[in-house]
Amino acid sequence: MIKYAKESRFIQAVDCIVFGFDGETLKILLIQRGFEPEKGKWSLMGGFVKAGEDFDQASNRILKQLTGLDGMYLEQLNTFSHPQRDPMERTISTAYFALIDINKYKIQLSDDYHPEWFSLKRMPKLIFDHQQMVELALRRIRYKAALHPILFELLPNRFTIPQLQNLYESVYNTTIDKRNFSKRVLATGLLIKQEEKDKSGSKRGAYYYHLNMQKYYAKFQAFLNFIPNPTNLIF
Amino acid sequence: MIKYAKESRFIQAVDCIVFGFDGETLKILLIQRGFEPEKGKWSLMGGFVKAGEDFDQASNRILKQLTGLDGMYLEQLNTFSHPQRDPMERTISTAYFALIDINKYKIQLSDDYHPEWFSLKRMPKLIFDHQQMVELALRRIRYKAALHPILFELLPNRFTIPQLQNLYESVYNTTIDKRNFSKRVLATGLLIKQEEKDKSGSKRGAYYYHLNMQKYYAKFQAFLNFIPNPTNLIF
DNA sequence: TCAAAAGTGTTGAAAATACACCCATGG
DNA sequence: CCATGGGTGTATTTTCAACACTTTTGA
Repeated sequence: MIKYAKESRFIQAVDCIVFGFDGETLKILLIQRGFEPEKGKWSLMGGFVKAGEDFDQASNRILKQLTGLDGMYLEQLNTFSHPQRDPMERTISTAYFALIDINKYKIQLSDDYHPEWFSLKRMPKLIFDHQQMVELALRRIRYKAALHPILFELLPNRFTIPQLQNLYESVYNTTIDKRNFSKRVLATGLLIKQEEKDKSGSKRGAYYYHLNMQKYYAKFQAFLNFIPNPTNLIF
Repeated sequence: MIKYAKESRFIQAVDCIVFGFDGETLKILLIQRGFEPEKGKWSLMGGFVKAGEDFDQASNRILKQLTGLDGMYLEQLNTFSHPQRDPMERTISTAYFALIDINKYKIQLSDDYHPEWFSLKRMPKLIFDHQQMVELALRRIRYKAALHPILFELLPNRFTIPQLQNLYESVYNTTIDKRNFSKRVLATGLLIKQEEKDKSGSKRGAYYYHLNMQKYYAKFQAFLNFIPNPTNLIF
């Protein structure tokens, strides 16, 4: 077979920013890199792309391997191509961000590299340009979540409105009036009220809701104003 | 130097969707591919990434080479990685979209491959997955332009409000009430009225405006509602 | 003088915001 | 019985959408 004989060839990696929410703050999952260079340093979840797979497959494979989870929300973010971003050998990295229900995640017994959740404010230094990737992912998630209901991906199947509000407040590092917030989210028609209450957060208890999946898919692409004054969001 | 000896290596291309506006419809610039496979078929402007350059440099280099233009608006769109997207040899392609003032573009005398502008409705079949790239670029440009003033990149330094409205109407394939449109754009404070009029479009003539560049940069990231009912836009 | 495009204001509806009180209950 | 967090309604402001007539001037 004839090939593009003269062209350069590059190693291709994918790196995933995995977000989770513990009820208090937004967190990301990091691992200690298992090989040189920078072995033992904190890193995003990543790996090399293999010959026969596309990048979506590669990122799913790597996430499955490192978190044990399948089918999470996963979206391509950006491709980072600085020639010296990896000092060992030029490596192109395509970053993805993932949103998971932190409760579904269990430490994989087989993991040698000790993945850990870090809240964004107390993150260790990351290798290479991974810090940049995290910052871009954060901006993207803020941008997108202001207009589309992606943050539900971070919550368990049933959740309360105060939990949801905590999530939005911690993603945008702001506070929202609870009356206006609940009006806003209920107006979308995306939520179905359950009979049961979550009594863990208060004596009175807060009603559980779950997503109306049909409306969720139908409305996903519509612009929803989830955030008051969505200004200064950077794409 | 030690390297990642066992990993696969891939050819990396960049492909650029170049948008222009001729006053009537939104157009994209295509070339006839100069080498096998698919030699002579219509293609996006693309090329292979070289060993020492990052992708922004590569796309700028390729656009300079094919259009003669420097410093145009250029934004990374997505990386396409299907293993068989190029039948010759697996090639990863990172797509960029570019917005240029169509008047600044002159056919490069040195071009062997006859770039041509095509309106979106009368586009030829494109090679590989380039059609998909164009569709994604269109969705992205619609999404972004609904919230940020990127479409000014498609206009000459001075332009009239009817021209601007035509541009928005053709990007969104819709019509907008001209009273509401001019209120909307003037309310941004982004436009400075000139004394002179453009008499080419009408007997009465329409005032020229130009961008207040300071406000343009300051407000670029703010959410501006340029489009009524920005619903069904897909990111 | 008239056809063709440019320019401009008002009004009603809808959406967003600000804001305060009562409820339920476990300790 | 009271402290804590949950739940709800209203009045005001702001924004958006609908809509029609006058101006200019080259042909």
